[in-house]
Amino acid sequence: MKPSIPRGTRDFGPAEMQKRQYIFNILKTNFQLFGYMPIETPSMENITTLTGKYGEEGDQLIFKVLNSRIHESKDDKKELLKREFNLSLEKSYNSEALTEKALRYDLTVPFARYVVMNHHQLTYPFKRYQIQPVWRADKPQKGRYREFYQCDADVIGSNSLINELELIAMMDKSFSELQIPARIKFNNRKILSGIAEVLNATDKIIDITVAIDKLDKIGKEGVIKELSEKGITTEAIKTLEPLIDLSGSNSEKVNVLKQFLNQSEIGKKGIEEIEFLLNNLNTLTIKHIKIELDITLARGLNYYTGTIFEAKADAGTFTPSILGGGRYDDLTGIFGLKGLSGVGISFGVDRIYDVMEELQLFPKEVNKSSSTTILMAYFGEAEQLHCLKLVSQLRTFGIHAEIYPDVVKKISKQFEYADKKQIPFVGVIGGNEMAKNTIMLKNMNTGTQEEVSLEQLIEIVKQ
RNA sequence: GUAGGUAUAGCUCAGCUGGUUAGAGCAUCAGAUUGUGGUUCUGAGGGUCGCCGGUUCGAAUCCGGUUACUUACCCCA
Repeated sequence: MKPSIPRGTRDFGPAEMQKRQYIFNILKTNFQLFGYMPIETPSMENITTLTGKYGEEGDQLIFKVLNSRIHESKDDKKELLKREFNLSLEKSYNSEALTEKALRYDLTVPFARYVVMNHHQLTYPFKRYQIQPVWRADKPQKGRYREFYQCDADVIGSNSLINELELIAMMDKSFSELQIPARIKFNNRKILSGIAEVLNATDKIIDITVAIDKLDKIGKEGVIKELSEKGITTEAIKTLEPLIDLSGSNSEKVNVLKQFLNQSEIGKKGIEEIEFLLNNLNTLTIKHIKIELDITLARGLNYYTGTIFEAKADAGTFTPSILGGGRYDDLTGIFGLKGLSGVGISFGVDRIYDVMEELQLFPKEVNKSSSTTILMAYFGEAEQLHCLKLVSQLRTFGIHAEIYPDVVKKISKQFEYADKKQIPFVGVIGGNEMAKNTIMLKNMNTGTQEEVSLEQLIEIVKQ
């Protein structure tokens, strides 16, 4: 049988893992620096926890888990299962008889579920970070995986926009340390609601933002064409025109929006929030990222109600979205706990990895093929046990030491191993060394070697 | 869902308008070198040319189908 893994999933070898852990470590360190504490949730959630939170398209992408042991069901239940199965063949249909569990689609919804279940023992505002894989039944493409890691930081139980500012500061610090030139786009769902209100097209808000978002791809005429195809009236399109043309600095955009939304209460609230963020950005000493108001940013997830974020790399040819996030005023409400507003961001590690690979941003230190400093090599069985003793002594000094486990005919095999793993020192033990209680220490980079005592070896190797 | 592309050795790929026994580089193993790796040299092993069918005296090559992978659209991290 030819081995394979499901499409959209990947193995990570030691080379990839070092780079991945480099990213994880930076993010984790910053999360903790900003006061977030870790949690983990199960890979599987009850499917009812997940459905209805991600929009129509998102729900289709949830990985469902078939109920186990359905073949052991009683006969009358089997009849039900057959009916349910037939229904699910005809249309998108969710049957709890067939599948009551699903792999998590993101980390935010499980987090909200966790908060509700642990409400009584949490201290609010509750700040948590979470680094775990999520699954999406998407068609894999470049930068799109079916299993990928998200690194989320959320704070729940606070309405304050200070949280948004702190998140921006954390993005700046994180992307700065990863050396990724990043452009953060932000918007506010209240603005979008306001626009829909002004246009009298509350149900078309997604279509409108999707169309405007394509401006740089299909041009103004294309946008207008798409809008009318989606059933937006000519009059509404005309009203919308200043927004299609919207450009300039963040404050110029705000001025246009103010005019546009002056009849919409929710729109005005959105502007107020955006202005607060823009006016206070300077207190954050943002030094790395670019921040840009983008009213076409919509984001598919249903639960966002306020600020929304998205980040892309601002260099190279491969620039997928590498971070997303926003404020959700009532995600916990669905689970029965009202009045808890939350806001958070999610770093997409796998795409960050791809971007960093393209821009060659990984430092040399994370490209080592081994962390071992010295390999103890030997000629025969007697020397082997002596080496075993030596490596354990070396390790008490914190020296990363390995012993080649198999007695081989030629010692060159052991040198080859050290060479391939880029181990800088090899200590050779033969009859002579055993008798004199010394070690022949070879420096693999220079090719030179000298006979030394254990103490001398430790001195040399520790440098 | 829609539209392209690819499939040949463990890996990356050649293989011309169909013509004997399908090649290269890397990797692997052995030797040159019985106390020494990275360089060099010599040799060896390794393939149902994704699968099924068709055309033909003859198919890795042409045609049809199928599967897998991949890219773009949509949407997303």
